[in-house]
Amino acid sequence: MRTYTISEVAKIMDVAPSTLRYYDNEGLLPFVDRVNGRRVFKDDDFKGLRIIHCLRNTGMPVKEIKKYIDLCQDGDDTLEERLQIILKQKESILQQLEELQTNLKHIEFKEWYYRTAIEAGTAAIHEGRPCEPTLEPETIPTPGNE
Amino acid sequence: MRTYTISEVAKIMDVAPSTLRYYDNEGLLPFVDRVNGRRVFKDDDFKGLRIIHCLRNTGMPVKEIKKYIDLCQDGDDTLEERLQIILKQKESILQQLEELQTNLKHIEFKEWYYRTAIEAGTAAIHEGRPCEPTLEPETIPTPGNE
DNA sequence: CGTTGACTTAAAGTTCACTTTAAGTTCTAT
DNA sequence: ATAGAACTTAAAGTGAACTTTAAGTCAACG
Repeated sequence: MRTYTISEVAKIMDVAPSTLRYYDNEGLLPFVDRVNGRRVFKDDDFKGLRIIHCLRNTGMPVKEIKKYIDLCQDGDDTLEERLQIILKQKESILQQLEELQTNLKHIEFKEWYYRTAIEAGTAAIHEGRPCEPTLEPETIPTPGNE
Repeated sequence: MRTYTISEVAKIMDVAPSTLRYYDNEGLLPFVDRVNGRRVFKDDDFKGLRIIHCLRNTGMPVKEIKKYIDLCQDGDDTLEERLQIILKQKESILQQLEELQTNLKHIEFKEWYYRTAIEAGTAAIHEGRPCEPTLEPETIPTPGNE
């Protein structure tokens, strides 16, 4: 079974080697072997690296990822607890998706706003609203009707 | 036309008053009036506040938002440039959505992984892959076939 | 066998986006 | 008129996630 140096792993995962060392310092990589002090990564380690990458990408703080990794090291007794963490993160991702969609709508409104303004030669055509095709999205409550 | 104090605006926008002062310091709120040194927000200002909120939520750094706001202050000559910024941000959001979907897939795989492991009483049933229902997602290139 | 490049650590430095503090001013209510 | 709440600024502080630095160790090549 082949092995990988830290810089090979860094290239494959598209992160800096210093990031991997930082993660290791923070206890995220307890599964990585050492030979003469050097980190030696094996194929199987990429499973851990990929879930770490996924959790970070979706906003989980390094310290919470550490808790999850610690549980992974503790064997079958922690399966339920690990599932709960995964389910919580899934909910977080679903909410992030919803918020992103809302913000996308707002940006698409702005796209329409500028396209029509450019066509008209002035943004003044948008004075005295409401106007087409959708009203300015309310990402956040509009004032005036508390 | 009614007006709002900084803390009223903060409550409506669900941010800290200090955040609004910080944004103002960074030049994001040139449209906000002052009376005796106090910031006085008007209904119209919420348009700006909402787009700032939207751009921040979707990852645009404060300094880039400032550039956009500056352009907004410069009138119709900058409509095209503002459209380009909006289009770039739209692309960024679409990419974020794609990445989130990929990560959601990975998390859902883990959910399945833990549910089946819990049912079996051990994660050992997942040794010697590949296995159902989907393989471990490749958020990032898998090693071994460079 | 020595030089070169890649690795190691611990500690300090950086960046970003706020938040807090301290000292002072103004508005609101009694 | 005065107390207290809410505002003001400039500057310092915070926390997260890295990144850089400095000093040193190890391994592969000619």
